[in-house]
Amino acid sequence: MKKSEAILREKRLSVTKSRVDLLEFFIKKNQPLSILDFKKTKLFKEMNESSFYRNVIKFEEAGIIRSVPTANEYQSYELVQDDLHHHHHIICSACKSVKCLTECGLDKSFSKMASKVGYKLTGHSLELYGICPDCA
Amino acid sequence: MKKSEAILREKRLSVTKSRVDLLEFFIKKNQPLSILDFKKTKLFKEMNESSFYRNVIKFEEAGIIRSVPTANEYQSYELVQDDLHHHHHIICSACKSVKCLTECGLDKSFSKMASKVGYKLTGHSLELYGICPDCA
DNA sequence: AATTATTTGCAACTTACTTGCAATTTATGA
DNA sequence: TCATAAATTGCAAGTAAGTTGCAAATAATT
Repeated sequence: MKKSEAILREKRLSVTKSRVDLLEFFIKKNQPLSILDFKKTKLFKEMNESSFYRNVIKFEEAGIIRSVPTANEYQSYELVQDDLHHHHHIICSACKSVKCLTECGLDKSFSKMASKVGYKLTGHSLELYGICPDCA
Repeated sequence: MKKSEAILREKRLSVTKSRVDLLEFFIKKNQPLSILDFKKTKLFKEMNESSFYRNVIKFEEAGIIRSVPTANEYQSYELVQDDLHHHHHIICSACKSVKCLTECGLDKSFSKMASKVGYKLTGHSLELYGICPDCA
């Protein structure tokens, strides 16, 4: 059984070709992806655009993927991996490619920053921007 | 002379009612704002929506405002204040209101994180999420 | 295998934002 | 200060990412 199929079953989602293809794509790439990235694949030829969007919503609701901020107008998503800690991304200022950074240990200091203005911290989002090796 | 008018002249932008109204609104509020916020004001009644968008672009190009990430589908902008250092925002998870946090001293550790994956840091974006005093 | 529940493809729709153009307003400079 | 040039505005129509209704197809359940 494919890994994607196991995940779908575990999350009680019907196993369809569209979903398997889409989820395998996320698993294979293992980085934030938007519909733009998926449109480039041959898999997309066999899948309706609305199915893509509907399945992305289902995956997000099921906690399989999460949305991440982007440098363009297309929403990006990445796999939620339980064995991976909360982490951040670095986006190339030149080519806009996105890479995952290793674990983040910043919540403690952020809690302090939040409480200074009377907020109770529930989470944070951090994106670094830089020039990637290929563009340097 | 209004403060907004002085800014517009300094940036060599024509001084029009729309621009003065819009910029005064940013100055008065002094927090990230989207077209949603502006639509709530009576000023908006006298101003075309396309003027709002066009002037926001002009202001951004002139470095008067900058765009900030949002929790909804409307783009938000905030005043660029030279006397204010690079800083971040905290967004209420309940009411989605946005507040500015004080100065950020994180670039040094971020540079290290970036160089670990071979990137040269050019900037970063950080949003905290929490529950604001009003919603608590 | 038959029934029920879910998903898919398609086309039409929604909506934040953009754009072309003619009319109006603002800046320029004699 | 007034005529001219340049920029901005209002309006209506257009874009494009994402959504939705519905009937047909596929998957889950018994």
